[in-house]
Amino acid sequence: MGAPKQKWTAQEETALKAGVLKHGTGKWRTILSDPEFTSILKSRSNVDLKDKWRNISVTAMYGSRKKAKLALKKITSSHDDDSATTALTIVALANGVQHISSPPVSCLPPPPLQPDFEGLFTSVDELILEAITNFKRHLGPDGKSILLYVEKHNMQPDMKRLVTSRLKHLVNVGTIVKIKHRYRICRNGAEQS
Amino acid sequence: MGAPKQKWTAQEETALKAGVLKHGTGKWRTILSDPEFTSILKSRSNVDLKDKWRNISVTAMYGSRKKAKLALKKITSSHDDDSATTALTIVALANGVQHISSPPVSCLPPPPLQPDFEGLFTSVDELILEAITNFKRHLGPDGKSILLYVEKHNMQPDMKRLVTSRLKHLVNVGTIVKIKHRYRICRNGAEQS
DNA sequence: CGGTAGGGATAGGGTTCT
DNA sequence: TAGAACCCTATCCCTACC
Repeated sequence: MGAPKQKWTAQEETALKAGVLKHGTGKWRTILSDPEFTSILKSRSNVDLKDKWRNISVTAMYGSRKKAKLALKKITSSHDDDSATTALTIVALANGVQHISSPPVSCLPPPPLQPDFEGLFTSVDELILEAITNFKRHLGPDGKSILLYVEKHNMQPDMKRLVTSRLKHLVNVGTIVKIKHRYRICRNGAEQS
Repeated sequence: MGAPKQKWTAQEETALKAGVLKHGTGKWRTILSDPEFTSILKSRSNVDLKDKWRNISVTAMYGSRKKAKLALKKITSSHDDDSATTALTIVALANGVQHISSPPVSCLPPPPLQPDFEGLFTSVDELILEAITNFKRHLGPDGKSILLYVEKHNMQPDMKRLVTSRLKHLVNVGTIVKIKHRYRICRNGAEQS
């Protein structure tokens, strides 16, 4: 339910490639922390970066991960060393940064950062700080407590009303039934009380 | 030559529905591994399960996947909560486990389902039904329990990751410090040793 | 414990068969 | 032509290993 799959935007991909060019592969956390990329990639984890890079590489080299696996199986039996090829591909891919982002120079001209999410994300930071500030105990909250706090305060303001309204609607259309203040899925379509 | 299109038997379909009822959607491998279903579904893969469930759901909801797509595309606005349900079908279908040979999904209201967009309302409905479905006791949850459930599960899809990521970032930039898994606002920007 | 690599699962778009 | 079964790959998750 939660995650409808967050597709990578061209901008994010560009940032990732630039990051690899700058810090090398396998430095996912470093790339993520680089102020040059951190804002663009703030909704991605280091593991996401790793996965995406794997996907990019493998696509460029073989067309797909599955084909890559098959191909690698064959290669292992022969003595072909494709590490050189791999390295070249990495550089080529990273170089692709230039074509993607802009024609001329510079590895990554800070493109007009689209501040779509800006509001949302900064508010998360605020909530995090709020969570820590408001925490009662001396030690401060752990990650879980912070998550709970953020979730709780980030929810729709009138979620209560919305839920109530939807409940009524679902009862009306017969999807669920309400019996003594409790709700059940409707088995047959007509079971009002 | 591999696969002459293996049609799903009623028994397999029943097992799938029971599996979804037991483990929830998206737990295809789990359902497949459940000793209760594994023998019946032994010639199906987890992806098969997923595909079949999609067919069942979408058929019940819209008549076909193609129509479903069109329908979803069409929707640009949907103010009132008059939108029909989408995911209630899931539960309804699962309920259908008990009487398989009957026409599919008798619970859905007649009116041509006015499909909603993949937005807020639908997901709230889903959550509501999920709340009821997952409720342990026999009677079903009351409004308050449902609200709690919805609030808890309505967080941003990757709010958890986002929060984790932002926490680390804030630690990195020295806004907060992490000590023994707990977080504190950093006083001056350097308080760690 | 934090980070990475790699295998594997899921979601959805797309394709083939009937 | 539609619907069911199946394929493909981007994304996401889990676990072993430093």
